[in-house]
Amino acid sequence: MSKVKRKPKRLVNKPLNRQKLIQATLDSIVDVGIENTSVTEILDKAKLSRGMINLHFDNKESLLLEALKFYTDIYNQTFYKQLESVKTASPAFKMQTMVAHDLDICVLNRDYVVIWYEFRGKARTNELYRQYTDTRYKRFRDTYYSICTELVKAEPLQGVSSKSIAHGLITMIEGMWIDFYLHSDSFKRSAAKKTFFIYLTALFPSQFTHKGALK
Amino acid sequence: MSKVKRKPKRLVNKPLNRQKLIQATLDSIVDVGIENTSVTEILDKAKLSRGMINLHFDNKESLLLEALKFYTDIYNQTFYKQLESVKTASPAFKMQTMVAHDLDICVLNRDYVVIWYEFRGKARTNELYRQYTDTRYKRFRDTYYSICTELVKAEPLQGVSSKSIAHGLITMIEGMWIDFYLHSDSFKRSAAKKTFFIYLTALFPSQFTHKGALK
Amino acid sequence: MSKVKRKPKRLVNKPLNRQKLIQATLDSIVDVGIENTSVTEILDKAKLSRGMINLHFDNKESLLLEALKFYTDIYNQTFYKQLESVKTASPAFKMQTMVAHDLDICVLNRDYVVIWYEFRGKARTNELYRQYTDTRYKRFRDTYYSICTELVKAEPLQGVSSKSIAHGLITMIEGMWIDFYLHSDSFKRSAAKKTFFIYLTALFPSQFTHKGALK
Amino acid sequence: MSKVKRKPKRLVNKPLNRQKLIQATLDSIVDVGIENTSVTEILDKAKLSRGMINLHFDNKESLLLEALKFYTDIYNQTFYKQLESVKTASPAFKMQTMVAHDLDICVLNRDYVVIWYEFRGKARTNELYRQYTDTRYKRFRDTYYSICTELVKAEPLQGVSSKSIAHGLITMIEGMWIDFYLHSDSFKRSAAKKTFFIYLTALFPSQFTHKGALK
DNA sequence: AATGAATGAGCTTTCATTCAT
DNA sequence: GATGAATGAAAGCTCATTCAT
Repeated sequence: MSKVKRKPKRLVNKPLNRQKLIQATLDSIVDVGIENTSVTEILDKAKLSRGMINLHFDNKESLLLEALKFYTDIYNQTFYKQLESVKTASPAFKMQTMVAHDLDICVLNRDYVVIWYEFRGKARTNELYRQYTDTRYKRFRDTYYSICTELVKAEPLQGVSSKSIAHGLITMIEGMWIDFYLHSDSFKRSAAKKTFFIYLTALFPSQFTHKGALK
Repeated sequence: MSKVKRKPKRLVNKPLNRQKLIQATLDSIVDVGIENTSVTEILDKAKLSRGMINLHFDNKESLLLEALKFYTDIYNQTFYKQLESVKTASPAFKMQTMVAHDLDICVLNRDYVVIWYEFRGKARTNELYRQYTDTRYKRFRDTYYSICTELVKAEPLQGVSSKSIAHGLITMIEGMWIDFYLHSDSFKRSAAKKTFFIYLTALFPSQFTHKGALK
Repeated sequence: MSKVKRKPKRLVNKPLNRQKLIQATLDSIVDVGIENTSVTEILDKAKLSRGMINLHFDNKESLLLEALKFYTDIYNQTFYKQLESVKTASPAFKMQTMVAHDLDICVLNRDYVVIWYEFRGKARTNELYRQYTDTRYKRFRDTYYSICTELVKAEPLQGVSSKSIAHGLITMIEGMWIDFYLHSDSFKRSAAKKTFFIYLTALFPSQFTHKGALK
Repeated sequence: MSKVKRKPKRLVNKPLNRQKLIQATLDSIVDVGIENTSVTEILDKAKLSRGMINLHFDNKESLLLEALKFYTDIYNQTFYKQLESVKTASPAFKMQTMVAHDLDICVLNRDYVVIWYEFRGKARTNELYRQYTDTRYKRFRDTYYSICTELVKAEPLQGVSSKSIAHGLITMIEGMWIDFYLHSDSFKRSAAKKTFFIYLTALFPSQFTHKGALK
């Protein structure tokens, strides 16, 4: 018996296939949810062979973690880039910039939000995932807290702590994300921004208008 | 072919065991997440035998749906009871009552919130579940919209629609829930209430104080 | 808590329920095949409660055997009644009578044939069932052998044993049954009879015509 | 979670294992009947692991259908090969050849016949199976009808249609098969052939003898 | 005698992982 | 490095049987 089959050409491209798997994983989470994201689903999407996940990531769990890591890195990078760019600006402008970022299509789009909450769900019962989600959350929260402290310093409010103000704003942003996650059909990014500035204006009338930062 | 062990005890109480299964399902969702809520897990928790789920609910999916139904019924009942009790009260008192309900330990406790968001996660990719979650959400949202309309009528705001106000409040409550879901360790119910009334007071100074409704 | 339910009236009618179960079993075999004849299926058809089969027959297997026994008894009874009635008649008339019986609607009807072959299938791998099916087969075969011996005595055929003749006829009847079992839609009882007498006439021209026995 | 045992041997030969599964299925049908042919039974016989059936055939039902297809293909192939080989021969010789085929050990052996009737039993209540069994039956019947038409043309019979003749012969072959299925212990292939030619000779004395075709 | 809730062995199927090629 | 056939634990489900009532 003579061998008929030929070895298929081989692309020695380890990092490319690694990235393909991460991307396919994120796509699958969006399409079918993290619960239904099976090895088969990922591999079909990545158009790679069965053993690839275990070859590149040892097991499925590691791939999911790497996908989460990749995902949070994107957020962190744009978030800090924006934060850096307004380092010396007024607190109101800082706030405007960060809110613009967090309600921007880059962050507040269907895929992005879905991935975030699917991972957060898993993180609840899994220490390893929580590491990444908590880190991102902490940075996000600390930033808003710090900006709120500056805003309150500029325009003190009778009997109100900057902590409470920050808490409300953070909660509202989180609420808008979850709203998009659960009702992406009816969600309007512009309405979310508008609502946000109405509340900021009510609290800090000398620093904001309904359109954004005063100065 | 041969029988080895046999439990002697037997409870002839169909509705009781049905309820046990629903409760065990909700417990399992809290403990290990909806993803890991297997038939075995539920049955171990309920201390019932393998065939019970199929006997009482035909299949696991039906049990999950019944558990969701049971869960949303609890919320709806207390929610409407509260709403009914303030029918003729001032809009500010209505708001205070509903917020008190939605941030109360009965609704905003670890188990309750976890179950809610675990089901919401599943609802995203499953029509059947969405039916129940959407119904609850709609009632919740409509109620707050209607109260906000009354509040704005009593104290009009320059260039701000009652819709935007309601949107912000709903979003904030949702945000507080998700905050509890994801950070139940650090979450403080009293802080949530306080924050909420700071925002309400900022918007409607003649109807609210930082402690609640003025009258 | 007071008991609400009342005990349902009880019909003390053991033999009736026994017979109901046997009949429901045979009905089920016809409707869904012996393979799909589950305890539930039988009990639904009999409109009796879950425990009835085990109460009256110990287990499902015993009920099936009793149903087979009941079934073969019917055949045997009509078969021997017919045989008895032509004890002193000519062999040709005996043959005509027995063939008429075996191709009659009482025996060669959809239900009857289906039940027969469904049980025969099971009998192949189950000694207990084979007992009953073999007994019926033996009687059937012996009778035809004996009639053929008489026919050949009355009209000897050159170089042909009565055994071979009988073998062919028995085989043909069996073939007609199986034909009905597998193609009951297109099967015609009259065509079967006609075909049968063509072959008998070809073999014994002085004792048969295409319509039946000569005398 | 932890792996305990692991077979070291592994055959990388997909089509071979596919065929093994088909063969094991047919073996199981012969040994324990189609009713008791479980996935475990098949896999034990094939000495393959649990997941193999679903890997090669998606599910058990597909494997059974493929086994039936494989089985009918064998019959069709030899049947048509024989038919082709006597295309230009006399109708009597054609008949002799086809009967020889259908009563030959290749077709009329215990395994073969058992498989056939087990599948036919299932086909009664299952459309998918009936497709295959009916196709084979139709070809078989049509061929005998056509040969009988030729035989009658060569030697007309008073008041007898070729249809009735064919009906009798087909019925007799079917009867011989079922006889073998149900009584393989006592069945004699030579006796079956002998009987068959006795009947053919009685009908067409100028074309057959008790040994076969005259010319 | 009769009921039907309860049991659990055994069924088919899914799927992350392994490993010879 | 890449492939995909193979593995087997664990999943959900079916169903004959049991037994307190």
